Amino acid sequence: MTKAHPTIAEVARRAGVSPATVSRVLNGTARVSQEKVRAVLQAVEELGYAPSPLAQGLATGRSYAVGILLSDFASPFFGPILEALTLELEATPYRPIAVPGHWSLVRELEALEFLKAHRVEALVLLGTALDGEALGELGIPVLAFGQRVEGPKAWSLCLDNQKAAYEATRYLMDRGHTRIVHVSSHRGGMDVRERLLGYRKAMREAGLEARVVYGDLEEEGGYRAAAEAFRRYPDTTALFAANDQTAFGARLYLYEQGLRVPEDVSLVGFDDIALSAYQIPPLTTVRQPIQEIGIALGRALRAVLAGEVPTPPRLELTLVERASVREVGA
Amino acid sequence: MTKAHPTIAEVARRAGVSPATVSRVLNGTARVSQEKVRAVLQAVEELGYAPSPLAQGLATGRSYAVGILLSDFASPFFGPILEALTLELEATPYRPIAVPGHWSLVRELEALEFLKAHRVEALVLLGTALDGEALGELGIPVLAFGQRVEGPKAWSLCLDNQKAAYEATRYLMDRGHTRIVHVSSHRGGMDVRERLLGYRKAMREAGLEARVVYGDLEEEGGYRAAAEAFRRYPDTTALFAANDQTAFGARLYLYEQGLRVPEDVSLVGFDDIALSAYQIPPLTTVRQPIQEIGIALGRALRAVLAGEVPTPPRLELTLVERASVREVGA
DNA sequence: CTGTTAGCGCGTTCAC
DNA sequence: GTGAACGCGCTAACAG
Repeated sequence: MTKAHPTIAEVARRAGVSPATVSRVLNGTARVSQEKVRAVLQAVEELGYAPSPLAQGLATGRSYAVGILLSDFASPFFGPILEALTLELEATPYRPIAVPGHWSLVRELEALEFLKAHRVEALVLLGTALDGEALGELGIPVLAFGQRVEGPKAWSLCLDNQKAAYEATRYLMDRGHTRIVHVSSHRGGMDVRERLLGYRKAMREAGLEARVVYGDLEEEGGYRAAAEAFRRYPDTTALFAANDQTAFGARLYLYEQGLRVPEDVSLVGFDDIALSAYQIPPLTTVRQPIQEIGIALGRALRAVLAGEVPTPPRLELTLVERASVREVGA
Repeated sequence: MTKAHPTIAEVARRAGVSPATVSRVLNGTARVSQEKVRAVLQAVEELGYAPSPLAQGLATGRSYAVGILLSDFASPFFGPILEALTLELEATPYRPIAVPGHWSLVRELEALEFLKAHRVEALVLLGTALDGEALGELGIPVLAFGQRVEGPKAWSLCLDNQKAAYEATRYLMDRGHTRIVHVSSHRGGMDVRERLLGYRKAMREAGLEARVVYGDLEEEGGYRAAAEAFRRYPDTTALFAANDQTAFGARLYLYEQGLRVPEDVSLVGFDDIALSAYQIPPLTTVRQPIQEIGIALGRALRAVLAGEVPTPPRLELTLVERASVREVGA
């Protein structure tokens, strides 16, 4: 077995040049004669040399690392965004370091410390609870999805959740529903609250009673919230969930109660995660363009790191009609 | 705004000691007088000093980083394992660097290069296609789930997929099913093939015809495979899918065809991902103890890094009966 | 074009 | 106990 990690000095010796020249060849920092280039390349090949990012980082002061702070690797919403973002970054010199905050502020702060220590050159926030205080003095660009960040080097990608929620609620009302429960959550960020606002606005405008229960943005909470909803409002005909996972949980509750979807109760979700199209019945939901979001974040990241101002992408939240809503007699 | 990253020298100056002493205090490398300890700690506090992992790594030759190579951040199976593993590592000095291989061998090899360059001290493989060749000369411990790795520092966590698949097939047969299709996949690793083997064995022993179609371990492939299954074997009464996502896809196909689950067709999955319990009807499936797997990998990682031999955890694949299988007249 | 020199920020000898 | 000096692997500035 060859030595684990040959150094630039060994390559230089083998190629009969100086370490600096090896560096120049590898980085294209300056012109080097044909023969030496060849010699270096050959030595690199033979030794299986790969420069140490650690040493490079130390020497240049650059890390080419970008930090990505997300709630949870297990999330069917943020996971795919992270996936798309990672893919988008692949063609760049930048490498993502993803750290989960596990839905806890202290963990998020720890994760932030970790990323800071690793000298990430930019930070992407995916649905965290971090606010300006912790981020203000960071000195690096901060991008965010689903939450607003402020500052000179800040950029956030926010879709109009309130409008989308308003329209989803209207969609139900247009199909004759009047007793509509919204399953919101205290967890989550601004976007969840905006959905609640959109729902309230639609209900208020229609002169209808707002019925709100709270889950935790996961299936289990959706189940419990649905139970509470029907305990408090037995005559409910439609459920509008703050996200799809919540809708799935509610769906199971309805199933267990013998309530059919959509015959007895209509159901609308939010996010359109991969599995929503495969629910029974396929879930009508507000689609967040997950892949496009990841790509947009990746592009914005590149722009910001190049010192440019990212152009805001045209991303819309749109209701995708599937089969979980039915028209009721008015 | 304070300077972005104070160095150990600045701390030393402020505390009126030498950099070496600061290092000693922070690492507990040697005894230091009370007062200097206090002075150093205070200076650290005031400056908000945090040692640079880069510099530390360079100086010590250690990175405290462990590489985690997984197929895809968006996977509802590997995502949660990664989450549990990350959580388990939190109390250790080691930090995970997760890199997706995007189901492609070249990408996996690139990812491997990346991790190698970053001097990870160990590697965890989560369902990759990497084989011994690429890993042999790595010189660091390699742990794997769902695939076998060889070598002195290798450790793999393999559950008995063949047995579990055998039993799942038997389970269907015990309920009167004889025309059982297995939806396998050419994608994926050894575990998927073992499930196929288990299915075949059960069918052969019962003198039944093996009916195998292939998906891609995701919903879409499951849908198409189910379509193919019923085209080729119209009288099929039960589907055993190689993983839950495949089962979801198949489920949608059945729904669209007006075939009820479980009244017309029984369905069994594999993995028991979070959403399986929330399917309609709740999916009967072979449970992989996802969280325990993540934890076991984390523990094994710690053991290996401490130079110990990990004790193989007692993890079993067990069929969880829910509501997607029914008894048919024999 | 190319080799030599000087750090990047830290841990670690080795003397004091 | 403690500080000065050296080296980790690499790039950048400076001479030639």
